[in-house]
Parts: sequence; structure tokens; C-alpha cells
Amino acid sequence: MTANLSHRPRDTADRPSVSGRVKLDELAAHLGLSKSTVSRALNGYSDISAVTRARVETAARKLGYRPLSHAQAIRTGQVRAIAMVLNSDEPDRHNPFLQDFLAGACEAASHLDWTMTISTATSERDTLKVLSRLFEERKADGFILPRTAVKDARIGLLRSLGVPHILYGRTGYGQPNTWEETSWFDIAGETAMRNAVLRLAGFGHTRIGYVGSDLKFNYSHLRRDGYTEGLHEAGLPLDPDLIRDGARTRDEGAAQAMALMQVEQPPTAIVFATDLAALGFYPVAQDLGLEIGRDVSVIGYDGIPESRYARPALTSFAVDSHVAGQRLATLLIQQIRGDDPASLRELTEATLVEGGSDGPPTRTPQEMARKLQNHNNQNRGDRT
Amino acid sequence: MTANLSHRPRDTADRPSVSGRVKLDELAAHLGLSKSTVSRALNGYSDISAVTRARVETAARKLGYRPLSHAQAIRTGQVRAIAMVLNSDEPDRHNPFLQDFLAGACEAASHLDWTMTISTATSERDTLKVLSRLFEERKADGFILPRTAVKDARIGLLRSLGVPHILYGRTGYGQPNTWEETSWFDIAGETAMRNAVLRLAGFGHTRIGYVGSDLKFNYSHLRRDGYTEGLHEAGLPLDPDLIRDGARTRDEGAAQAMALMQVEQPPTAIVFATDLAALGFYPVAQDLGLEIGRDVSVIGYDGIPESRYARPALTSFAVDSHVAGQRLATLLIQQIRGDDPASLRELTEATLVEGGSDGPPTRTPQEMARKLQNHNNQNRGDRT
DNA sequence: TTTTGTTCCGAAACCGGTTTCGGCAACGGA
DNA sequence: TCCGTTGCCGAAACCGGTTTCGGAACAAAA
Repeated sequence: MTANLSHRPRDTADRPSVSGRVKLDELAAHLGLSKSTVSRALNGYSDISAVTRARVETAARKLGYRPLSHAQAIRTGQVRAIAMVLNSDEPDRHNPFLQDFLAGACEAASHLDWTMTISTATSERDTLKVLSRLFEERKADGFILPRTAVKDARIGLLRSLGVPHILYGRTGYGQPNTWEETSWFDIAGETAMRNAVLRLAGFGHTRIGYVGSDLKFNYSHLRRDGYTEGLHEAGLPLDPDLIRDGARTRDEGAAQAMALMQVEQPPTAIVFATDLAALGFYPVAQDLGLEIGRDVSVIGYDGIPESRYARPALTSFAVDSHVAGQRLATLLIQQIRGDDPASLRELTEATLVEGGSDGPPTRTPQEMARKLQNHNNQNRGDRT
Repeated sequence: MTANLSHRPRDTADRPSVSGRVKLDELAAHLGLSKSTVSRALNGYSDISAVTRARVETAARKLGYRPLSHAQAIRTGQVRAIAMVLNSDEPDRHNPFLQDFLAGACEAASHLDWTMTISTATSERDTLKVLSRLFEERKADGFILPRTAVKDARIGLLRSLGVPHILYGRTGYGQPNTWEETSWFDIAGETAMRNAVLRLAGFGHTRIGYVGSDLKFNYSHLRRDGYTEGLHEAGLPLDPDLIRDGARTRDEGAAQAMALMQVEQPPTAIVFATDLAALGFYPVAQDLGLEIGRDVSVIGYDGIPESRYARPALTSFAVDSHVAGQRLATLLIQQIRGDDPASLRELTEATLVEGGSDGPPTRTPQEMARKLQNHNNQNRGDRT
């Protein structure tokens, strides 16, 4: 027996485990301490002397000890991971900023030694199922909910499950007090839209149109409010004919903008709730014989890279997706660690990026109407 | 004591645990079986009778039992998760297809009851650190490596660690046998480039330029090979003056294409290794007084949404990121489950999406040179 | 010197699963 | 009837950490 034991190459304490990683046991044996002491030392318990803690920490670093997150999780109940579920069903899902956003979130998470798991769903209902599954299997301790809707089923689900979550965007437009205890991070699109109107009014525009996004999203309402507030502050009348909604894609933006240009007194400037819709207007303007930036002014929102490469470059309020992800992850982790959700809210602002797509009006709305009329007639003439 | 026990509201077996989820113990008690039996029944062991297995499965479904993935992981060593680390440092990181890719990967993963965790790094070296950390903490059982380089440090790292991984793209261009045991999924960019040249040659072009991407990436070499092979098949000479590399961004594409147009005998058509670079050529062509699709033909690769909205729409070889993600996740999980890495390789093809950016040449190269000369002179005249 | 109180650490239980091992019962063959 | 299989299941060990609890050592107070 003893002879048999002597065949073991080294003492158990120093023998590295199969996979090459060093386990808590081994670290403890190496230090001549019990594994409970080592564990408490690494987790900052106060009943470990400073010298011991220091010894443990240096040894852990030297041996490259890293606890298995799932081994910790089994006792602590936390996997140190946050998750986000994307809905791949949406027409405007091709967001070039997704990577920036993820980078921000991952950066913040890994800075706190957390990770980020992501999943996708094929519909709004599927999103709820995916969220449930991820939490039931404890793949994540909390969730970031992107693209908040006015009435958002995800929030109800997670709240009833008691799962920490944070919204990217606000919710419950028009129904105050329904989301009292929810934490969120948002960018004040309403302020941007207001500033867009004021900027255009400052240029001298008096008829300013607006093309909004799908009203199921909370931000659509806020941005439209910002538009109307801007008009109010500029002392301009609010004309319902100049407001169109529901443009999520380029094509929809084109259609709504086209509709705007066909009112009796067309706008000389249009504020778009999204860059994508604004870019949809570019070929429309060309078809109408209008030069963007001179004949008609355009301002967008989002700051997508394509807007920089449009000709003229689109004046837009740019969103910093990187810090959005960063803040959302940070706030969510704080919430999971016990902070009051209601205290974890942040509202930032988009920054204006000037392009060549807006400027002083070169025509009055009446002249604009006449020009469009002429252009129409010409085209009709062409066809016959 | 007994009196005390009677205070418990229900039998231990039926009492739901604190969090509301049902545990294996409880499921077992509910069934009157031991938890080892239940566990084996759910995991398909052969020493459980068919009737018992059926009972267990229906009960599990009815009670909504879901094992905690980290509790399983502690024994099995697998967390049923795959991961991908994105490098946020890259100039062309704004990939609108990221979500499609993730959707494909997540879809395949969750179909097998796996999840996907993602992380980002700020440099190539940081990528290695992040990979190590993720694996040391066992946040993932394997990795998808996007954007493979010719010499890719990630592969060496993961292989030395014995961690399953799969490449999105091939590697080791020019150094065969260095990646014998690696599994990968790729789209044959070389075939696309070859077909692009043949298509243009078929239109009648005889001087066809090429703007490639950064040669540190493996695909750059393959696509350039495809270009030269296409020339060869078309019976056209290979002119080094018509080949430019290193264009990753729009601006770089613009610069390289501009350089191409300034050779003695400029091309009448250009094949771009990426859509982004091709789109960079649009304003350049305009500046040169060339109409894309008539005066000069352009073909790209990737099929990014923006190429559809360019005027004229860019003819491009479109990549299906969704199936790429799907296949990569599937193959990786197969590998983790024990399949031979070398057997897990797939090569698919991009599909041609015709736009208006290419067609028969309207000029000979000589005429093109003269036109550019004239244009240059005019502009010079403007300036003085 | 004894008591009380700290400080610091180890033993062991614990988390929720998986896997090993052994045993009981039924069954078939000699 | 006896024995060796075979089928099926339970007891217990196990995974790698965390947390509870108790106790030894030492200092301060009585």
C-alpha cells in the first residue's frame, strides 16, 4: 500500500489538476491553509488577518488561480452574468452600432469581472420565452431590455419573476406611475428633436415637418413631443399635416416624407426621428428636383455612419452607443448587487453632428409648393 | 419537536423552494423516486425503464423543471455555452450583419439548449486575454473565432489550452498543414471574385482592376487569388498596376480606387473585395466625372444593406450571415460533444445580387484615359 | 489567576445537480 | 432447486466552490 502511494509523482497538494488549472484546494494546500480560509480571504471577509489575506492574494495571482464561475454560482446563486435578448424580427434590426453597444456593455461588465450573454428571439412573444429560459437556467442574473415599448410585456414578466432588469429607453408613455420602480438609461431624444426644430427655426424656417417612428416604441412619443415643444418655443404653429409617423425603415421614411411634400403648403425643412428615415428622403428629394441642404433642410437622429457618407452629409443628433452599453451594464450590476432600482436611472443627451443637409431656407413654402407643382407638371409632361 | 415539525405547511416534497423553481430533489420526491434515478432518466441513461423515464419526463414538463446549468456544470464540466470575442478596435467594425450573425448562432445554440456569451476586446492582444479568462472561468465550452488572420494567435492559444474552437474563415494562407486539425466555416470569397471577373469579362471589359482588403486577414489573399484566377480563365493578362490592397474602410477604398484610375491605362471595371470599399468609390467616380454602371463598372462583396441603397445599387456577392452563425454554432457544439474537429468544415458560396453598378464598357481603356485626362485638365483650369 | 472578549482560522455542512457502485428482484437455464 | 444473469433503482460520493459554526490562541479586564 505504502509502496503504491509512493508511485504518485508528487504530493497531492502540489499536483496540478487534470485540466491544468489550479483549484481552491490546491491553492490552500500550497499556502498551508484551509480552503475555507482561502475562500474568505479572496472574498474579502473581515475575519481574515491582513497578512494572511495578502499572502493568499499574491499566491493566487502567482498561481493564476481563477474560481470557476459556475462552482461559485451553485452556492451564491449568482453567475456574474448579465444578458440581453435581441428581437431579430424587426425591420430595422441592422444596427451598425450593435457592436459599439456590446463593446460598452462588455467592457463595463468585464471590468467588474462579469460577463455578458446574449440571445435572440424571433418575435415579441418569443422574447418572453427566451428571457424565462435564460433566467430559469440561471444563465444570467439580470437583463438589459433594449428598445422599450410603451406597453412592454418584458417588464411585467421580469418584475413578476423578481428578476433584476434595466431598460434601454423609458416606457409607459402617458401612463405615469406604472414603472415607478424600474431603472433605466435613456438618451433624451425629445431634447434633440426640440433642438432640431429650434435650429431650423433659427435658420428662418417656418414650416417644419416631422417624420416619426413606430408609435409602439416609447421613444417615438417622446421625440414627437420634443418636436412640438420646439415649435412652441420657436413660436411656430403646430400643423398636424406636417406630422407623419411610423417610419422605421428607409423606404418608410421615403414614403412619409414624400407624403409631407405633397401637402398644400409643403415644409421647407423636415426633422426625422431616425437617420434611416432621413436617408430615405434623399432619393425622394432628388426625384422631386430638390437639393437637400439648399432647397430643403433635413435633420436626423442616431448618428449612424451612413449619414456621414450621404451627400450632403446628414445633420444628425448622434447617440453614443458605447457609453449607453457601458452605463446600462454598470447600473444593472449595481442593481443586482442590491441597489434600489428606482435610484438607478440616467438620462443623457445626443450630440449634434453638423452636416450639410440643413441651412437657411431658399424659398417660402408658397414658392416651394409652386416649384413642386412645376416639377410635377414637367414629369407628367415627360411621361405623356 | 414533533409539534414543531407539524407547523410546516406541507410535506417537504411538495414545498416549492424559495425562488419558486422546482429542484431535482422535489421532482424526485413528487415522483417517489430517488434523485439519482430522476437525473439518469432525464439524461437518457439506459438503465432506467421506459415507463419510469416517461413518468419522469411528463412530471418534469408538468412541474416546469429546469436544471440549473451551473449546477450541472460543476459535475459535468460543461456549461453548455459557446462564446465569441469581438475586437472593437477595428476600423470596419460597424458590421450591420452582426445581429443577423448572432441571431443565427443563438438560434442554433438555443435549439440545442445551449447559450451564447459574447465579449469584446480592445486589441488583438487583449483578445487573447479575454479568451483565456472566459475559458478559465468556464464561461464557455468553446469559441467562435471571427475574422481569421493569416497568422492567428488565437488559434495557437486555444489549441495549446485544448479548448474547442471553430474559425469563421480559413487561416494559414500559403502555409499548408499548419491548421490541419482546425474546424472552420467559410464562404468562398475566391469563387465570388473569380465570378465577378468572369462576369465583367463577359460584358466585354478587358482591363479590370481589383481593390483588396488588409492582407493580414486570410480572406484578402483568397479573394485576390480569385481575382487573378478569374483573369486567367477569361484569358486576360494580369497587370500588377491594376491591383491595390489594404482597403478596409470607405475612405481607404476611395483612395485605392482613385489610385487605380490614375494608372496609364485605367481600368473600365473594378472588383472590390468589400462593399464598403466599393461604396467609397462612388464619390470618387462622381468627382472624376464617371457614371458608375456606364462609364465604369463596379462589383463588391458582402451584400451590406447600404449597397442596396446606393445609386446605382451596387452589384455585389452577398454573404448570408445568418446561416454562417447558425452553422458555426452547430459545428462548434458538435466538436465540443466529441466530433473530430478536422471533419467539421464547411465551405459555402456567396450569392450574386445584381445592381446597376456594372454592365458593358462604353469606352476602351484608351478612351477612358483620355476622358480622365480631359476631366483633369478641366478641373485644373477651374482652379487657376 | 481567572474571566471575558477578540482575533483568526479550520472543520464541516451546504449548494443542486451527476455519476459510481452495489443490491434487490425477477428471470432463465441447468 | 439453485445459480448466474439481467433489469432497474437507491445510497452515497462527488464536483469546486461558499458559508456557518465553533474553537484555539492571545490580550485585556477582573
